Amino acid sequence: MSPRPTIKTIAKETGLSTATVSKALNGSPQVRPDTRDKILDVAKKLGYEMNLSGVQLRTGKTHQIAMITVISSPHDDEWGGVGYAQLVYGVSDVLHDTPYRVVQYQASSYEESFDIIKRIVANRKADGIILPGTRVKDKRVEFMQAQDFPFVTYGLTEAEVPHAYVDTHNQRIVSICVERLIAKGHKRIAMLNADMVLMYSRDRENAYRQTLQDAGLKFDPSLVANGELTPAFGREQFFEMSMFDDPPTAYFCANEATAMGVLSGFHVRGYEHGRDAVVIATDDLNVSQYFSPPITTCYLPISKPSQVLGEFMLKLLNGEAPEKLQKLFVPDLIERSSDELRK
Amino acid sequence: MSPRPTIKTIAKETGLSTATVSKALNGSPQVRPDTRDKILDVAKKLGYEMNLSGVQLRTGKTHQIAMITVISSPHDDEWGGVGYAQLVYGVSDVLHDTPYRVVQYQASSYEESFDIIKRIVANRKADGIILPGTRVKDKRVEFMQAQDFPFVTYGLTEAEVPHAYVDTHNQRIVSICVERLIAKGHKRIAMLNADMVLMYSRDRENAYRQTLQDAGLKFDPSLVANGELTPAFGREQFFEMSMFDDPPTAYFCANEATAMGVLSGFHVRGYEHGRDAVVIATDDLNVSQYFSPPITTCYLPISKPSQVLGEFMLKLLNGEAPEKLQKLFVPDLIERSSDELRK
DNA sequence: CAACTTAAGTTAAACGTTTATATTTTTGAC
DNA sequence: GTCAAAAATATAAACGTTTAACTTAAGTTG
Repeated sequence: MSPRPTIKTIAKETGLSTATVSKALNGSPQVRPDTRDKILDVAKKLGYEMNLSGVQLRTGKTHQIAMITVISSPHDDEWGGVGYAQLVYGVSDVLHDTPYRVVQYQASSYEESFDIIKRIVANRKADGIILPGTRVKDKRVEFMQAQDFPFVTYGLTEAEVPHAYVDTHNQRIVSICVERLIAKGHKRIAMLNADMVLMYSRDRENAYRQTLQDAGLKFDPSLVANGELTPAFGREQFFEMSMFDDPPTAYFCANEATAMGVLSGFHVRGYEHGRDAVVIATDDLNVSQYFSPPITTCYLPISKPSQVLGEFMLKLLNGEAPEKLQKLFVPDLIERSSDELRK
Repeated sequence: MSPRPTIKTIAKETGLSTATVSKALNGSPQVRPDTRDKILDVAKKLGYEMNLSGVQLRTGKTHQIAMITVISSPHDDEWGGVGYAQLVYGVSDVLHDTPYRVVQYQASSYEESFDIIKRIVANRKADGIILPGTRVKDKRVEFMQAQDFPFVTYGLTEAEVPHAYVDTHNQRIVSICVERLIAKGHKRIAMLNADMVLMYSRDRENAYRQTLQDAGLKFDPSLVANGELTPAFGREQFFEMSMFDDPPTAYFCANEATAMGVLSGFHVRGYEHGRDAVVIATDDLNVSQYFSPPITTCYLPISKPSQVLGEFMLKLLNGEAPEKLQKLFVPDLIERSSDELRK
């Protein structure tokens, strides 16, 4: 087994210097076309593949994209990471034919994720960072901006300076879903939402209030719950709210896991969907079509934003301006239930 | 902003040579304890963190663990990667306080995954490989063994030479579940299983046949289905099998996604769980407790095997023998339904 | 106390790249 | 043909680390 070829091998083989080889491989215009071809031929013949640590040492380029995920407790809640996971796949997919790889950095809290980011930036452990789970005021975003470090968020923030982001159009989602419920005659609409430190939770709550107000309905804070979007959360909240004197007739869930929890609560308490109450949700895994019963959702396959996340990252690394790299996706309403309460 | 400290900085600061600094940082015995302490102090004071590409260039150590995942089409089936995803989390978690990182390599077919592995090995792009989804005869495993490249599989193989692996005890799972169903009076038990090229599918089918035979029941090939373990697969198979003249009264599903699909089929066709048929499943996300109705499962939280996967990898890199690094987990039966058909 | 061993450090080279600078070759004008 | 300018290629240093080989100082032994 011969040792793996380096530019030195190619240089020896072609009788040229390593400098010329390097330039040829990087497509520099200062090497004659015919010599470039010769070099590329030999490189291919030898099965040459560049040594990333050599490049990295010299240029600082790591060819790594750090993906930060915050999971409070990976052991307790097995469903937890599912959403993030799909993100990783989409991004990996886009980077497939580039020299970039996705590297996973896992934090158990916001603070820890900030520390991790500081270390990545300080030690140039990656060329760029992908950050899901943005907060309204996000110190991490401010930090990366201050350090001029390339990053794309999945989610908006209230940053002074524009940054690259991808997100779903949360306001639209909420208005689509809540307006539908109102049109179907619902007056008591519960919203099971994520933690309010997250930007998208705040956006959704605002849109929820606005939509109610536009329809002349009163906002009732007891119908809004915030927490980790798990099935457990959905079920607990259903148990609580269904005991109210004037319980909700519709549950609007921020994801499928939560919706599944509410449906589970229905089953436990003998509720029937469409008779006692209905569930509607935001959906990115399209698994709600297999619920019993299938529920109406606002669906955006998570592969879409995650692909764009990867594309934006590549463009960012190519020097494109962050303010040009912003995209909001509008999900489709998928009607699977009438969502009208039968008398 | 001062440039990040290197061993040179530490050397200058302490008045020692870079060689001594390097040795001290690596805990070499040929440096006096007090000088070592001094060096470590200065290193901490400066916030020194080793430059991995420097190390890699010199030693060949990449500090990367490659995680190979095969997903036929990341776009179509959104549920697909969920299982793998949890694996990544568990492994990342174990490696958290080590210099190792998990790097995702995604393939769309067995062949492509083999190519990827060849490239990783040939170009030493990682220090070790974690390979889920093993086949009965797995060329990739043979290749890595021939190349003496460290790897741990999630799943068994029929390899000549022993290798490091983690897996669930598939035979036990099947006998636990199928014996239970038989004890509850079921005679027609369907098995919804993964593709037969996968080792665990074969093991499960063998155990299934054996358990039936031990109970004096006849094996009926039309009650066994193989395919991608998605909700869609579960539902389709239910639709087909429920039309048989002598349809199954129990569906044993190889994972939760498939079980969800069967339950969805129940709902569509007006089947009632416990009256018309029952569903039982292998479970690693513990989400089946939120199904409507919750079903009985053989549960092993995926965080467990994935943790051990990471631990085994670290031990392997520490020079431990692969044949010492083998573990089978036996799941717990979680009874959530009587699984007896009422008359 | 000479002769040797051991301990603790140092020096310098090497890993695979890129790139500023230097050198050689080619080109074009006269 | 000569000469300068332009184009193509070569030389060598640098990135941060480890490590074989070497040096020096300090013990140990008979």
